[in-house]
Amino acid sequence: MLKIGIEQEDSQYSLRAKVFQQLEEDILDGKFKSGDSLIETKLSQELGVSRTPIREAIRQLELEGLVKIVPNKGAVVLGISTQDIEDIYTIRMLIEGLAVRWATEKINDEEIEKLKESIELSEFYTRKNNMQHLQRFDSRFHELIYEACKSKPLKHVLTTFHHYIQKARMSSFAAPGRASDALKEHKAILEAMIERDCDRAEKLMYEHVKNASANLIKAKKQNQN
Amino acid sequence: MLKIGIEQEDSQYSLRAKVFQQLEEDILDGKFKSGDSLIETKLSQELGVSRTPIREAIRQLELEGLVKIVPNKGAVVLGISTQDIEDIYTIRMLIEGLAVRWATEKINDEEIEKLKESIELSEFYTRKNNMQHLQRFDSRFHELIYEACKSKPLKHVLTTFHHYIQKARMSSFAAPGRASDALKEHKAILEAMIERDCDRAEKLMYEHVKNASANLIKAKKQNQN
DNA sequence: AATCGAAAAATTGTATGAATATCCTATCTC
DNA sequence: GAGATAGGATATTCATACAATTTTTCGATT
Repeated sequence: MLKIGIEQEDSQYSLRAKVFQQLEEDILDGKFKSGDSLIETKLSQELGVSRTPIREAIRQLELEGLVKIVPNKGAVVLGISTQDIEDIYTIRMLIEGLAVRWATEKINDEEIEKLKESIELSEFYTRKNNMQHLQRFDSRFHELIYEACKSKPLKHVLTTFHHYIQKARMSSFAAPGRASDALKEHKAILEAMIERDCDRAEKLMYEHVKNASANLIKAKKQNQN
Repeated sequence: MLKIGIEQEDSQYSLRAKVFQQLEEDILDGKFKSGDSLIETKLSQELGVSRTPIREAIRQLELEGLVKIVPNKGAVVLGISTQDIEDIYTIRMLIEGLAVRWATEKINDEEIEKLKESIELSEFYTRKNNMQHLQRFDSRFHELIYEACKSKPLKHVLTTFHHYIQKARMSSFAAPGRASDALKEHKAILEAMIERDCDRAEKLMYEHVKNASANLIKAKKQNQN
């Protein structure tokens, strides 16, 4: 098994983190719909833990904007609408280019190696047509750049957004040819980064997000028909 | 007393919210420095509440990126550096224009009235030279626009950032002439919005944030000398 | 004197109990 | 019959108790 430096999920350490992940996934996947209310006792029975970790996880979801807490009444799911996802792509078009620009200015050899590795693995799984793993390393490419840009606020916002749109990305990859196009775009971006060409890297990333967004909207229209 | 529609702080309702606000403020104000560890029992004694609300607040701070939680070990303060604040201004230059563009497209009469009101109050306190209240309504102008852009993700990120840089803004206003310049810029932005001139509003907001950023950096340099 | 290790202290993680607020419903009044 | 109201049920909030883990202390051994 290839050893890669994907950051460990802290879910193995605390119930709270597990519950948080579970609830977040359930909301993003639509198992909890907007307007559903999260009852502590019910959840604690379903998940087999006490109310304490449940409460802490719900409080975190509130700060993520995924639920709304009304004092003394409880938490209702807000979820993410397709409009939210479109907005996120629009925002990413504006700032993900900045991230790759800063990353290009500040990246070190080790980080470049990791980027290369993520692209190699993406190629591997593209050929294998394994969408699950493909998305994983496609995601990793972006998150490595967020890390490499060395800006806490920029990394924070992009990571959060990236997390939100995971589900949308999945269906986006299903479009024929999109996966290999995205891979080509990633390669071009990395090439520009290695040549320390900030302008080109920024422009390429802008185009990449724009293409992904266009692809997503196209896929959405097709689903409606 | 003039009745204005500032959203209520929910701190009056729950201990957790109070603790969260307190800790957040202490971190942003620098009372807790980066690297400090937050001990639950110590905080619970100092604030006179049990550990439960403390824990919940700390978990929220983690999601805001203000503290880092190491499982079974505790929470350490991360805080906000001056570099973080500069980065936030750079990001805002890119996306706050988008917010005002969307707001211009979607704003209704009631929201325009609120913007007018916030500007009138800013004028009042500018003449009075009351910086505390001035900042309050300057902030309100921006937050009304975040609300009016009707995009949950955009509002979320800008509100968070705005919150982070409160302290920096305060010192920025102290620069002679900056407060009245900012007010003029706000007026121009609102005018463009009322005329439904998206392009102009967007450009003016970009310039506004750019000016604020430049002013901040200038003030920072002066403080160093 | 330095190091290792075990016991003790400190701290976090989880569960549960007590108090309070809200909601629902049945009953009463007009 | 419609609306108000009281009371029980339900859920949240906060506190506390207990468990698990980490850190510190301190003494024994090399």
